[in-house]
Amino acid sequence: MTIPAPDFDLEMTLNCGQVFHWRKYRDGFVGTIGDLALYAEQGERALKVRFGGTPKPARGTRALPGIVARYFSLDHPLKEICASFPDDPTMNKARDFCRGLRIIRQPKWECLATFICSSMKQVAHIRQISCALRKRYGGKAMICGITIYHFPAPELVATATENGLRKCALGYRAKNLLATAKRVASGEADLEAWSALSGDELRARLCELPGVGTKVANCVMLFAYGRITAFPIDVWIERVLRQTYFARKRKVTPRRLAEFTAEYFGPHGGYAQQYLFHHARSTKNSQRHPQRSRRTLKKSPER
DNA sequence: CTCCAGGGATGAT
DNA sequence: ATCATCCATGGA
Repeated sequence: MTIPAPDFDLEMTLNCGQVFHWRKYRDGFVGTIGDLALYAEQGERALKVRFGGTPKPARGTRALPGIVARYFSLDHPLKEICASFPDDPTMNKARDFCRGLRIIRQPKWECLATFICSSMKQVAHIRQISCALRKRYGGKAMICGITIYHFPAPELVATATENGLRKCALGYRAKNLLATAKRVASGEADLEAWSALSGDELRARLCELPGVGTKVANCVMLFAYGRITAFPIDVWIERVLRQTYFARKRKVTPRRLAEFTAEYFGPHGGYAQQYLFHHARSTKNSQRHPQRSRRTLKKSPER
């Protein structure tokens, strides 16, 4: 099946650090969208997809393109969004580099759980945790003859033990994930109903969950609730912001950074953030690392 | 405000 | 083969 997808780069979108379970396969990727299993491949201004799953998708084949288009946010006016970014050298480089990158709409629980696991972890490690959770607790599906796993529902994770979760390399995050799963499974935390909340209220609700602070809450708002104004500040973004917009200013508090980003990057700040993030990470080896020790710096070859 | 647990991958030596 | 570095939350 072919789905029209102008201004879309599948590889960029899946590898920019917003989602962690897609696996390279042949000329495309295999993964899940909720309870759908699929293969997706970049085409000319289009997405070529193949659906799998056991049993066959229950809903009509007619509904499937819409589900894929919604997941990849093909409805976002990407040209307008990019045009709204501030015009400065750093932002312009990131915008050119990340052409076709879209902020996707992930299932809320899956996104929340994954980002609770992401704390103090690097992207490569988050991938492993996400896949281990799926393999141990999630349901199986087949696509293109290979086995993949769905993300386990909150009810399933809630019945796990902390030790079982620790076997998925969660470390101290196991306790937080378990506690949050119980709140979501019991209905005490109603992730779907929270869609109706304002940004500030939604962030406050999310931050009440164990293992969720401002950064994780903003990631969930951006990647699952479609709040494209949300601006998660991790170490990468903080580095970019400080170097680019606060050069040789001391004492820039997190509060100050948050106020600046909301004002400077505007209503599509989340997009700007992801572009800056992905560009900084992708070019890390061609830049001098600012926090390398003096000893390392002296010995390393000039480049 | 500061300090620090936590743990596995990743990269340098 | 060792050693340093990366990372967010939450509690002291």
